[in-house]
Amino acid sequence: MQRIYQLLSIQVQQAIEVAFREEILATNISKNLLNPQIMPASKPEFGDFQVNGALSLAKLIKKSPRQIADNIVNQLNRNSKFKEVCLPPVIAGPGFINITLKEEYLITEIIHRAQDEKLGVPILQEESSKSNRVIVDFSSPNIAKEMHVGHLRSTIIGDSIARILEFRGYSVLRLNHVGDWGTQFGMLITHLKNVAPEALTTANKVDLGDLVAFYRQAKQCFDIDKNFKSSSRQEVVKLQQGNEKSIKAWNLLCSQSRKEFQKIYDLLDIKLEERGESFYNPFLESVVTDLEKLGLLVTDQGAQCVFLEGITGKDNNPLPVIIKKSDGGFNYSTTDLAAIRYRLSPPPKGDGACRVIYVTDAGQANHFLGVFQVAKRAKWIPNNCHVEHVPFGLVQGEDGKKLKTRSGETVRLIDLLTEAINRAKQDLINRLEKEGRQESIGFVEEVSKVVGLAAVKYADLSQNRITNYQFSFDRMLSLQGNTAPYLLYALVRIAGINRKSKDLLKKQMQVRFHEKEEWSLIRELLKFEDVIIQVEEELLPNRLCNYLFELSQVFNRFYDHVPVLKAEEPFQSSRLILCQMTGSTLKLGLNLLGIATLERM
RNA sequence: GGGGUUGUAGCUCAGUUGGAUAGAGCGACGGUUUCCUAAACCGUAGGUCGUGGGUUCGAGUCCCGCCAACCCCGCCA
Repeated sequence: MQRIYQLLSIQVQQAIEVAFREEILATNISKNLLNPQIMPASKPEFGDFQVNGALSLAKLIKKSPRQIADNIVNQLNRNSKFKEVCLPPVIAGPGFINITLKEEYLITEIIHRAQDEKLGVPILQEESSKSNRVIVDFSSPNIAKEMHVGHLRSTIIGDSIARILEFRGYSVLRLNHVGDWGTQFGMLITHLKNVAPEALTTANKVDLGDLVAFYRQAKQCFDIDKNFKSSSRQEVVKLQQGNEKSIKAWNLLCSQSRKEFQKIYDLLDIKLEERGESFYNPFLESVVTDLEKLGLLVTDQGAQCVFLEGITGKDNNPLPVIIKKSDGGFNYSTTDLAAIRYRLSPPPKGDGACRVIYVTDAGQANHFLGVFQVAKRAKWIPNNCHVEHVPFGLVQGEDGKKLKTRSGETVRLIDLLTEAINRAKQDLINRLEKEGRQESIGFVEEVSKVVGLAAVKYADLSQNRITNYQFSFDRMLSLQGNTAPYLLYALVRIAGINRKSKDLLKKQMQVRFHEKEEWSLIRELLKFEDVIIQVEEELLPNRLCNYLFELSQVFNRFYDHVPVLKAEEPFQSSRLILCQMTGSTLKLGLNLLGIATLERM
């Protein structure tokens, strides 16, 4: 309820200023202390909004909070515009002012909302002065490795953030900063030369599973064998110098991995632009020389570093960010710095972004803190633009430890998703049997895929991303509680009503409500825009999940207590409007989480 | 040793720039189906918000100390 909130804020603020004009002039109180502190009511019985400002004004204006509240309310009661939309305000408790919107106003809003494709969410207008380009950097698997459970959260959370920003009207660039460069390739190429040279010259000779095995072997050789180590380093040098054969081999390895990644992205319905670390290669040297010119670079133990301000390590010495290694190689910090410059530079030499969001695990917080500080000191981040690390916690098993398979290995992402789908399928088959329903194989396949994937995504997103996240198939697929199936079911109920009401919804019908479940649902529906805006600012998709769950609960209460199809006019049409709005809100909300929906399940 | 994050009901978690009697879900217990998919709804029980101070009209929320868990800490990303 953005519009009414802003309107009320202004009106209450004005009421305060008028009511206490003399006191304000006498004591020279600064304006920001007169903030009405209006916010959504903490409980339904308090109405729609509450004004907390009277309490903090008590000290400034030597009066009791209730007296102050009384004066404010008197002013509001004289304001005809205020009276148009609100019932007379009520003073409660130590000095809160409770504001309740008039039913007529709620009806106008809900009708307005029903006609708005964006469901009331304000959409950004193109501003010529400021770039509205945002980069979301997420997923980021490593070439020659399989995507595993560690990539799950970045991929799901990043996608959802990107969707929400896109919806709000930003021009979002979704970047997959894949690990496609560095020592790992030297290792792998050296090893493949020995054991499977054809993989380096011919496409599709080895699949990703083999590559992963080869990579493991290569890593072992690298750690044990000195000769292997040095030839690996040479391979890296060749690669960096652009040696034709090396580049070809590298390309083959990358495309092999890319195919596997794409399968997972297709399954999860995630669109990403691949731009690996190698992309920034041409810009690495200038990062070093420019930092040098700025006088930020210090050579220490053979490595070129920038020492951080205010971040110390052992012995209270400043911690370094290594820009160039003692062997002349570059580091991931160097790549990240080059990436920041490129992303924030105007086209054609850059992306022209103004906000860059990095969705990576919380373990990298220190790294980003360092890199961002260096970028700031080098003045590579323009004013009004910002780079943000959006951290998330570990995926843990039900034992509270890092999620592993029974044999103690990392869980492949594809296995995890397949298992979720299979479990959803089994649940569905059991239920069909129990209810004596007959459904086609296609139906079962489709429903279990949607439910399984929705469950995985929703379980992840519905948790505050900063904390560690306990993964449990049983809980996420559970048919009760704050789960994807619960939300999907609410939508199925609405779809059921829609199927049977095709000709019932009449245009021009008078809209009327008289049940408390109807009003709760209306109020809940009108909160959607507030939630979206909040998520955009805080980048916490769990707030959206929370809202959708509450909306589903409120809807289910409505559904249980208020008949729709059997109601008389004008109530039937009025209720059908609420059903449709709930449906479109749930659908859009789930879509912004990257979750597909169903008509039947 | 330094830094970061976390600590809220038996379990998993919400908790908005500090605001009224701290909320959900699961699990437990008890109810509801002539009616739009009961994968639902209603009710009951369950809390010294890790701990000790401080700031204030008011603290789960802000500040300081302590305890515990996890993560990071120079040439991997």
